[in-house]
Amino acid sequence: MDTFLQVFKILSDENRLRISMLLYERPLCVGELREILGVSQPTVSKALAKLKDLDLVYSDKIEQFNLYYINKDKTYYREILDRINHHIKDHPCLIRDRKKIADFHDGSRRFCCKVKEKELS
Amino acid sequence: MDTFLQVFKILSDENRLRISMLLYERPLCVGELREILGVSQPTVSKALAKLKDLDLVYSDKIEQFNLYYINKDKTYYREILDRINHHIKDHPCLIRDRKKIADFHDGSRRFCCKVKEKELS
DNA sequence: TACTCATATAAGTATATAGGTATATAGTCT
DNA sequence: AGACTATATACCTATATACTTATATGAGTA
Repeated sequence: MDTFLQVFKILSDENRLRISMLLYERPLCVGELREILGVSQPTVSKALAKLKDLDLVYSDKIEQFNLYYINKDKTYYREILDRINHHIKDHPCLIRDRKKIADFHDGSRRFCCKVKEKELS
Repeated sequence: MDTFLQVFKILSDENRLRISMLLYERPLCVGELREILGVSQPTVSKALAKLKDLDLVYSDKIEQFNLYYINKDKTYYREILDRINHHIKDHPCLIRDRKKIADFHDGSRRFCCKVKEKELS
């Protein structure tokens, strides 16, 4: 039962839920998540660390970036994200987050963190 | 999005998750839930109060008992409980809880709280 | 070597939450 | 009225959690 409890606890935090749904769409690096969520970098890192602790996401260093991926093998987690995705239209905030991904990604360069610390007020 | 966050927060507590799954099976009163979960009466009452606050359950006074029911109209909640139910075999604790319902219910008397405070150590 | 970037982590603080004990309420029975 | 039952709630305490700021790490670069 702990499995469910842990997944629910993870997803009961707004940042972790939004990150989960973003990674459900595609892999992203810390800086991109920070920009999309509009929160501090440590907040993103800690959210990711908790997700990683439970093995719900994994990361891979690409160039200078830590790219994070959803672990699709985690059945309960994936099923719940599927459910949310199914209702995504009811949740404008999640839709907006997804739209922001496009600001970072174009066809040629699939991932990269273009946002410098100073450019964020 | 708050909808999901609230449901996840509710379900990230063991007592509330077990209560949810028990009520998913059938209506139960506070004393029965207390006996099945093996926790104090205020703990059950408070868990139920939170579920009720979010309108995930409702209650009805039958004789001297407050019988609690799942609110099946709450789509997200019900869908998630459906998912858990689908995986119930992986969660012996929830199976055990369900078995205990039988100790309280027989064909003739569908609900009643037979457990007195003193009979619990 | 010094600097910058991307990220992680530590320390401190403030808030949220859960559980316990005691009490309140409301109904029933004697 | 007094006692008992079922349940709710208030209050207290301990623990968990999140956020902020500061610092650490590690890779790449001037």
